[in-house]
Amino acid sequence: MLQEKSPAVSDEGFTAAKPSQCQNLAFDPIPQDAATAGSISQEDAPDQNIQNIKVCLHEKDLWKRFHEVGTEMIITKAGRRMFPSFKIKVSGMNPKTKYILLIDIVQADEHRYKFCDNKWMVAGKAEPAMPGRLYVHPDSPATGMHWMRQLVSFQKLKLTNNHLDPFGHIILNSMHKYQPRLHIVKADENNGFSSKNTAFCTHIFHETAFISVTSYQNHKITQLKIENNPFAKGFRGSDESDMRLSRLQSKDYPVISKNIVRQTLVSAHSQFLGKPVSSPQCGSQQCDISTHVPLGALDTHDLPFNSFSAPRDSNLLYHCFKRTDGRHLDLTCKRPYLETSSIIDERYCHPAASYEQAAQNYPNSNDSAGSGEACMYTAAEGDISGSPGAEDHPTLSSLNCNMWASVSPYTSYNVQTMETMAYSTFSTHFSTASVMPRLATPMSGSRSQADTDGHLTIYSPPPQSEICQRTTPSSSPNQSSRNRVAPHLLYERKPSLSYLGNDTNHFPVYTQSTSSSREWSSYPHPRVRTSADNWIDGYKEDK
DNA sequence: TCTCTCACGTG
DNA sequence: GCACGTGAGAG
Repeated sequence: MLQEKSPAVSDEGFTAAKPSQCQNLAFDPIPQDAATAGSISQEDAPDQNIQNIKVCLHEKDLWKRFHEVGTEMIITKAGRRMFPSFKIKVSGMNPKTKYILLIDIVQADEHRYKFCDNKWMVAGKAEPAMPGRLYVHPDSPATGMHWMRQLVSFQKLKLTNNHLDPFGHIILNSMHKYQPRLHIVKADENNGFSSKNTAFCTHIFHETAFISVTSYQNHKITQLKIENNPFAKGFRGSDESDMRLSRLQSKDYPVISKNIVRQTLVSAHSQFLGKPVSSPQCGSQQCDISTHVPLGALDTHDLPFNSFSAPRDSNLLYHCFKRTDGRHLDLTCKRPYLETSSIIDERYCHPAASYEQAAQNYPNSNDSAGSGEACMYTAAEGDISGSPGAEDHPTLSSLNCNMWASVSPYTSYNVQTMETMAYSTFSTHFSTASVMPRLATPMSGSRSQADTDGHLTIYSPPPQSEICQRTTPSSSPNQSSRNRVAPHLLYERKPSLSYLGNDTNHFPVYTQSTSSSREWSSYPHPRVRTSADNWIDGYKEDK
């Protein structure tokens, strides 16, 4: 279902393939017209190719406010929803074509972090990536018309730190930085995305990057969550009779006026930024496209700093929490994250890494699928399709949306091992190879576009056959309903230490080759610097 | 740093 | 009334 009606979301989004932006990129290994070259069916007019799909992040303003502070997401054993939740407005789809929308969350870098001295600092090397899981939107597959009709919400996506999570939640490591990615995949004739030449594109919104935590480290994040998350309303102060206020007062905790706190924060930020604090452009629940800055000027110094810029509710009180670790004591911002200079480029690399296949011993259960919970698949070693037991477990190549809902979670699929297969971060979930081998296998090349707002789009130029692909009779609404994928459908890939790293100037992309061999090449990738890159004071600098 | 329980709120 | 989501805070 498409949750929550969009309150007049602007149609202006971020284009996946704006030629003008394309030309701005430092690289372009693929001919400009590669994606649209060749014959194009009437169903897939040029402006309806997958690379022309526009995706607009909903509540971008809210995301930015978190981002500027340094977004933290709680992860729990039982699974915790993200807030802000990932919601998008899509346009540019072919109304009749079926698409699958899914999210994966990849490590943003190879670091482990700690919150020290009121700022995030690198604390060492990252743990091996958790078993990669995908969150497929429960409406998938659905027609472009369906997706474009209203907001697409991924709010039920849950994050967990339980390596043996049986619910299909996305598994993350605490104190690591992650980047959610949206993937839009054209469903094939079987409502899956495993067939040859499946077209897809990936959208990355840098403001959705976050550091996973088991408890909030930055009090500013806590306050932002309390102020904006309806479920946390119980923690909003209202008046002197506030229960928590009383509780705190009874414990001799100081109570500080929210306005005072805000003034302090604004003052601190203004001071460090050396520029006036501007009010938010609007209390926008809509797509925020007002912050475009020239490519190459994405340094956070140039981004509007609008968090804490204006009291939203002057009646509220901030509580000054007494914490033994001191995390909540310092209400002023000693040094704004925006000021920091560490740069984490959106250059993808993927060091070959093995990891413990923690999910090997998952209990076999149908509960998830049966109850509408997430469904996931574990990758195992072996051949993709010719394995014993293939009759029990549908082969990956035949895996499609029709089956997702009925396949038991933790079914062990035989896939090509990651150790023998290089793949890009971008294709982790695809390479997630385990479930979308065709997408991970050689394509005619992937391209990426970074718009002026740090929204990165990666897409696969659809091969000729894909461009000419036609929707089949099975794409009728009825069929679509019948083939509905299980809610929270998830896949699990054989994990790897994949991250949006900063160690290389190259962007691994699959190149065309034979259908059986996999290889990737590196291409220079534009440096895209966003405010998130500045959360962390340079490790080296602080050392 | 994490887990668990709690009170409070949403829907 | 109930299931569920939230951050707080003790341990």
